[in-house]
Amino acid sequence: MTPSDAPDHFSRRATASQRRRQQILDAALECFAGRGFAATTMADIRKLAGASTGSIYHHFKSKEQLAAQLYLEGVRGTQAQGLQALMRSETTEQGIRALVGAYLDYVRAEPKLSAFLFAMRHADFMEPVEGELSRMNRTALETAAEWFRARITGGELPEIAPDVFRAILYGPAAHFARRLVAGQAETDFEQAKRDLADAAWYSLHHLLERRRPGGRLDHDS
Amino acid sequence: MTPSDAPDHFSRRATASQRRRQQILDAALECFAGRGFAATTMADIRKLAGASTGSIYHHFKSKEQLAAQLYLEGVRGTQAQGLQALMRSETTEQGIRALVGAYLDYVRAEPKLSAFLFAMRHADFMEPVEGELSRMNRTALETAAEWFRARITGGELPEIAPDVFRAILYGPAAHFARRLVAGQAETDFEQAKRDLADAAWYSLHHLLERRRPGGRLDHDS
Amino acid sequence: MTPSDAPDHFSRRATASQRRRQQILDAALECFAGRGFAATTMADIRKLAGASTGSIYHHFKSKEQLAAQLYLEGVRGTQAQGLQALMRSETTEQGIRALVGAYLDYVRAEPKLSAFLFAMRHADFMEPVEGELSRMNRTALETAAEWFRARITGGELPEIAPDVFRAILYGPAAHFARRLVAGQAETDFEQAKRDLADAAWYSLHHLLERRRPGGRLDHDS
Amino acid sequence: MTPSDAPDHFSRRATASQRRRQQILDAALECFAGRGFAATTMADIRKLAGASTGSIYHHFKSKEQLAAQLYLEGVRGTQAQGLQALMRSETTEQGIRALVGAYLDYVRAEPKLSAFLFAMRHADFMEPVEGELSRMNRTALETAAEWFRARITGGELPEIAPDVFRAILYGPAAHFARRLVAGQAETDFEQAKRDLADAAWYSLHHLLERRRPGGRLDHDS
DNA sequence: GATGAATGAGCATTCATTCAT
DNA sequence: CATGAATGAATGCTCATTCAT
Repeated sequence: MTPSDAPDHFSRRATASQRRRQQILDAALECFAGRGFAATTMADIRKLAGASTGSIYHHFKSKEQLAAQLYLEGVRGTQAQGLQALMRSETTEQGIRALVGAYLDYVRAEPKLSAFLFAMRHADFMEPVEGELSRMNRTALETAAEWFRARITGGELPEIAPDVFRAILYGPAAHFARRLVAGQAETDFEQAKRDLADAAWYSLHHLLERRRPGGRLDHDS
Repeated sequence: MTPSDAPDHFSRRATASQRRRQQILDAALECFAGRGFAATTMADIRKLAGASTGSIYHHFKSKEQLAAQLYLEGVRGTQAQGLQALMRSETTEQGIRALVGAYLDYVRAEPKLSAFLFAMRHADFMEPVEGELSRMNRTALETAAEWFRARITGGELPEIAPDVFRAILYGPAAHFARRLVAGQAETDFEQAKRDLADAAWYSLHHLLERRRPGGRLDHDS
Repeated sequence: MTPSDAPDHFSRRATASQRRRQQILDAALECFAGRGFAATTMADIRKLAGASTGSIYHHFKSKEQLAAQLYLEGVRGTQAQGLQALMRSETTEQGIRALVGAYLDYVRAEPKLSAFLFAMRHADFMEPVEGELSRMNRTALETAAEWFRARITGGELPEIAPDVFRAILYGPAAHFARRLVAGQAETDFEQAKRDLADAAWYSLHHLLERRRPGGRLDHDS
Repeated sequence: MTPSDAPDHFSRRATASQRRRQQILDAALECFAGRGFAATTMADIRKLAGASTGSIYHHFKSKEQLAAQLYLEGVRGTQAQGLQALMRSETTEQGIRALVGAYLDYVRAEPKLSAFLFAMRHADFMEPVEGELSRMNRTALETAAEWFRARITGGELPEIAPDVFRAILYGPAAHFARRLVAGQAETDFEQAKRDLADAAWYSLHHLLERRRPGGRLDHDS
């Protein structure tokens, strides 16, 4: 990402300082996504950002904080995409499909950030920002949980263990997304998105039927 | 690793040297699974194994080779479990379900090795054993690919892009497995296994119907 | 530092710039006295003074020069106090007692500056101002040396090696002063001053007697 | 100090490892005494010791611990010398003189260690060994304190504030010792020792007389 | 085979100082 | 004069690896 098209969260005219800060963040993301946190050296980032050692430490307290910053940005992005998708949906099926679609769209739009998130789940460097993270999670997840709870109670989604639910909902898309960010997905993206959304929706739908007393797809145990 | 294929090629009773070697491997796995490859130091392994620096380097050429050793063992195990599951199955549905089940069983039996595999996908340290790895992959995957090809041609499984196919087949189980190895899965394992196998099977089944000309679930929004 | 000799050479009311300069000097002294020269960073001083990096370098050429400035101020103060004390005295005994008293008074009045002087004896950062220092020393010490020489020749003070003489004169007070600036002196200050002046005077007096041919306290073990 | 005459606390034949350790300690002392703790770099020590970075860190946890080690050694030495001197003395006067003499002898025998102790009083790097230090102090100082208490109660030494007492006892010798370790003492050592011991003894003696009701030296105040 | 001392390249970080605004 | 971003040499320390015993 070059400075000119860097996401400018501040104003149309970013100050030189803010531009520098963004250059460093971009360089760090590039390195972390490619080599991982531990294998990336500050020298790597310094060279790629075209900044001096001191400049990096002027803007960020440490390598850890730099990574945490990116991590938070990624989590914020994923959550925002997901919530918006949910809010825009009218039916349950639309909601499920939109969720999967938004997730894949985000991964495609921010492949490096996504790759970083994949690799760094539950990393040590998050500890200092654990507080902020859980605050974000609480706000976002409660809204989403509310949406799901209502539809489960309403009989539109199966009442299964949350972690299994999430695995079925996100698992296929996440599996594909990992290939995507590694540059190893050969398939047409829109077609994959439809198929993976199908998979999530039909799986949940089937489990609903199976669990329903007298459901026609009741499965021999 | 089952007792029968433990690296004791000589006798029922491992020699002291072989026991030491295994202690080092165990310690390394514990460390790699918990902290990752880069964040693990040889000193960590040394302490946990109760071995001296020299002893480790007597048994293993380098940190990379130690990790590669474990990686190969994990890949071998996963593939073996999968292939056996496939071979034991008579119907296509049984095959799909067995594959998902075998995968989850393996992860449950070898959580640390699995955690290591999750974290270390496509890591640098594999380069020196790339040859052996691709030989393993060729043998195992060809057999599996054959199984799938036959059933796709036979109209029992949908003809979709391989990476999407794999995402639908393994995605839910893999998503759940990641939670499992992190010790964050609260659900009853057998129940989860059934639900996740259901998800894989019904998803593939549905895509088959949708793609089949005149299929009752033909989908376009 | 008393108000009258504060570095305001221009007017009763210091300009904003002079006030800033003094804030920086105060902050630097606080830091140097507490942590020592090497362990103090310009950032420490900057924060404590509430000034910017650039502002500090506008007023002082370097960290060394800042320290040297303070050092000179301290030396000047100690010498001035000592000389005044000497000048005010009529008898030899009064002079000795006044010298010790003035020294302790100064340390008590300027504990931080004194702590700094204690810790920084013969430090590297003095080189650039070595010239000014030796000029100060020459003027002040010559006057004092004259005072002592006259009384030694006159048989009122013992003719012993100068460094031993100084050790006996200042040693007790200096030892106590080190505790004082560290905040570790529990004793009543005025009482301590009397006792330490006594020690200096009686020690010198005794040595005089012992050295005097036929002195009643002639000592050999 | 060359390896051959290094103090060997272990056995006549030191192992290579112990010799290396001592080389590092010697080099560190040389540097710390000359430049101070903060201004000394590990590279300085490394070069002077002829050891590699890793070797130093193999023997010592950190620069702090290295300094603390030396500090403890110095404190131990000073205390041991002082206690022995006290124990060997029969009269009170002998005790006081022996204490001053032993102090100066130690400083002369270990000028670098003494210079280090002078400069590093109450340094930060001591915190980790604060426990051991206070244990040493307790054992040694209690024995000494006992000696003094008995003689104060017995009317042989003045009952004055402990810190003033110590200042009078050690002050002159300490003042001289500082010059000594800086290589700035021009006086004959044995003569200085006698004079400084005189100073301590006569000062204390005089204070005793002055305080004694009806003492002939009672001081007008 | 085992031990642990030795090696030295490499790393994250600090910090005095400079300089554009 | 003030500000604070930028600079980069220097520092303490880590860690994989080697090697003598």
